[in-house]
Amino acid sequence: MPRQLSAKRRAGVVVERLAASYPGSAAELCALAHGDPFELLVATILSAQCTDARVNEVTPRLFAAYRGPAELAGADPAALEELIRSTGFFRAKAASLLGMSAALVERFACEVPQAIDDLVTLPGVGRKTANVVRSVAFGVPGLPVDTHVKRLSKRLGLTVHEDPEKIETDLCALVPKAEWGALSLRLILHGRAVCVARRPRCGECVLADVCPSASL
DNA sequence: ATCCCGAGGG
DNA sequence: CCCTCTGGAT
Repeated sequence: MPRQLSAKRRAGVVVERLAASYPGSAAELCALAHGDPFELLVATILSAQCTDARVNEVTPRLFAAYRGPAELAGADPAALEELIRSTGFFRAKAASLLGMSAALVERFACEVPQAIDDLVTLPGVGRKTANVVRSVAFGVPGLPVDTHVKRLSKRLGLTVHEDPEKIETDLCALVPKAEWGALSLRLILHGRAVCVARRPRCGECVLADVCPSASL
């Protein structure tokens, strides 16, 4: 396989091989534990600059203590902060969870909206989090760009940009809509297991022969 | 550009 | 010790 492929063809190879390495739907590939759209939204807000494993440690207690947006909106801020402390940024995240829950109660009849323009109006919800909820909980095409997707996209030569929104535009143009959500999750899984931030393990990477950054 | 912030790995 | 982890708001 030639290394000088067009970005379009290289993206095709990436989609194909990652699907073989990490089979399953977007919902099945998502590592954040959740029972419904609201819980996924909460877990995703907590996942900022934090491992999913740590998020999954706190969410069971969190969802047992506060069931649904109405209960979470009424949580004692100090108690909430203590529950989520280990995920980091705990004051800001607690404020986001309280504000997001209140907004669902007040503006969205206690339901998580599907429209991206609605989702991003919620406190603590940016484009990445909105895309996670859409693609995983609702099965709507969306391509979340997080730290892993950004790093792998640049290494694989699928984008030259730094801005996550521009990276999203580039990737969406290279890949069929139906693949967006699963591709994002697979890039995350691959970024965690093989194409790690510090010392990528190119020797055991199924994409090494088409990767402009591969060092063997 | 900067701040928010804890925890684990190397 | 430094880097990284499914970012968002100012």
